[in-house]
Amino acid sequence: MESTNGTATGRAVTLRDVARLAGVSVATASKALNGKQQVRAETRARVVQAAEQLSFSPNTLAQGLITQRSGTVGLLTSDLEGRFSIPILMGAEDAFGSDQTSVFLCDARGDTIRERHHLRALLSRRVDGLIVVGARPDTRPSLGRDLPVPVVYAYSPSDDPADLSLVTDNVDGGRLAVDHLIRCGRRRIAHITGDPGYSAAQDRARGAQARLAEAGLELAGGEVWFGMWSEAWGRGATRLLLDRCPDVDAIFAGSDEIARGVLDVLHEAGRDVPSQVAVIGYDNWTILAANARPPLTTVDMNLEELGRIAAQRLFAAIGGTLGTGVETVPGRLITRESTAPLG
Amino acid sequence: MESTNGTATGRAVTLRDVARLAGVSVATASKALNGKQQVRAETRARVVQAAEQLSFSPNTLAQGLITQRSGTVGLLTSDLEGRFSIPILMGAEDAFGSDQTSVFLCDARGDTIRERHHLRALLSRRVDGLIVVGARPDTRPSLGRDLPVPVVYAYSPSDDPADLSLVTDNVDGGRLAVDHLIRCGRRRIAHITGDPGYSAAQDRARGAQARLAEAGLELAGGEVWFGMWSEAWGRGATRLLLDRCPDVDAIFAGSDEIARGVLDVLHEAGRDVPSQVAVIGYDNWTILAANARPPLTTVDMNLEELGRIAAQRLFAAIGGTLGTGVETVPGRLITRESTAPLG
DNA sequence: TTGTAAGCGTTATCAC
DNA sequence: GTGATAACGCTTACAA
Repeated sequence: MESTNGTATGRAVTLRDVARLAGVSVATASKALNGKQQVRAETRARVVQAAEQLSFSPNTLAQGLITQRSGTVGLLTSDLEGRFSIPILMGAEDAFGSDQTSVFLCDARGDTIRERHHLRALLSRRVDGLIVVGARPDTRPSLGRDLPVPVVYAYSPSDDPADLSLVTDNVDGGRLAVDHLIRCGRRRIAHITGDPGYSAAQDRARGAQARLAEAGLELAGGEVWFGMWSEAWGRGATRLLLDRCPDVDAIFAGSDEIARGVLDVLHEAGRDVPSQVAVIGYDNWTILAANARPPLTTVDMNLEELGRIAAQRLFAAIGGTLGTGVETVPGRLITRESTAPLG
Repeated sequence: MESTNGTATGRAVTLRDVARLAGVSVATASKALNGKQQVRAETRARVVQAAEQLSFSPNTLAQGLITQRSGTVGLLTSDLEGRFSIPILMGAEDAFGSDQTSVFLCDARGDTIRERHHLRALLSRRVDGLIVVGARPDTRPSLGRDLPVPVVYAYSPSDDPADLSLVTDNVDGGRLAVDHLIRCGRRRIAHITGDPGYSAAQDRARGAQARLAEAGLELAGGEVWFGMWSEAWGRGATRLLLDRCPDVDAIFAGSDEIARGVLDVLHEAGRDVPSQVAVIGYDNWTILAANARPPLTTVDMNLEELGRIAAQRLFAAIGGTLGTGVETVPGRLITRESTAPLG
């Protein structure tokens, strides 16, 4: 008996109800519904029919109690707000969805206390595994080695090499960007990027410079322009750059935000993009990249894919053995109109 | 016994282990740990000590089996990608976190089939309640009246008035924006907004016009400029507007995206913001609003608050009775530098 | 104050 | 093929 506005008043329907209605024992009912072979077709039909009639849905908690597997995993994020966590979450949720696994979402908000608290709760709920999604691509403290379930770290690698971590390949991403610019015939390529305290900034710059070196080129402006992850920095750096190096013909920005600032100033300075200066961003943050003038070529980190892989690794580890070390997920180039072959 | 990389090999520690170590029965151990009165202080201490030594954490699944309450809720979103869902999610997760309730995250990706599938799974896991988070502020189909648990609809209201829905107050939001502009001394106020097929666009426009009427004013340009939710539309509409109505002194944009386009064209046209034209956006999408030139005054929908309220309503409904109808959450004005008193 | 026993809803192991 | 019966880990009368 249930009230109309969804507040349950009576017992939920159980396997016993189904068995009774079908005129069999609970044991038989269970076998019938679980597709075991040891049950007559006609009996099975009767049970299935009864189950449907009562719209029976098995109590997963009870099942988990027996199988010692809850069919759930915990997604422990340190910063839901951060735009990087979301696609990873989506990828993981998606991958698990097709595996009958449900996902607990926990946001620690960057607070270690809260993280420990959520961890306790998740273990108490007997999750079969954990994915720890970081907010920054830098190393984070491990949850520890003595957890009863496998853990995969995504985006922020664990500081314990015995853990399994999945990260984006920023070195290759930087290389990808510069490679594209070189193929477009650009020779005077500058790199404006964010906070040098981020490994992402360092790695992308490293990849970029490696590719330049292969082509026998030097950075336009002589050095990497480190600063902040903001449009304002993109604008400021570009002004300085145009001043010091007026013949620059391509700019690799360390993020789409920075790239927006770069475009803005180039526009003001009357430099046409891409015919005079090509611009490439990083992140493929659609709202910024696709709406830019002109739409921005950029590097996509494949975060959703990263989340999906994290889920797969975890799934494989449940009951099996987990790998260790840092696994790297390559990004991909998204070409739009802010880059083009030189004239 | 557990391996070093987190793959559980042995049984998890159970209350029996604790009881044995403490030299009492499971019943006593249970009472001791749950703070029941009927246990000697010294015994309790022994049990607690044993539990800690084994780092025992009670199996929530087993507890749920008895109490008929899983301590979990389902968060059913139709579009995780959408930026509106995220803050709602965060608010809800936060509110539940302090209530010992864990949250299942399910993304239906706008697919009804997938939604039914997730719904089944969640009910099977005996969630105590559901929050359905929509991607658009328009009405969505109800999950139905005969669910065994209470449901709260957030952002997208249910089409069944017997359900409880929480939505943002777009009419009031539009009023808020125009009120601010009027207080800044503006008289020739235009409204450029998005797709007229969105109730959000209609409602905001309605609120804006109501406030204008109270002040005895008409819309600059004579009508609402409906179009698309994009920067490009913001740019295009502003060009037309400047053409038709060159003396406009304020523009209310239906979204921050549109506002960015508006600012861009005003800048090109040499109109100073805010001294000549004030601009106000909607959504408080920080990446766009805070980085604009100048930083954008905008209306924040208080989505996180909406999520928090949804959680509270659901929590109150679990075991109790759920309200019905549509409850409205007011937004708030965020003032930055794109608006200022005239002269 | 403590322990025994029943039971939550399911599955697995046996007899029948 | 089918049905008792015993788990799974925990709580809670009720008995000691």
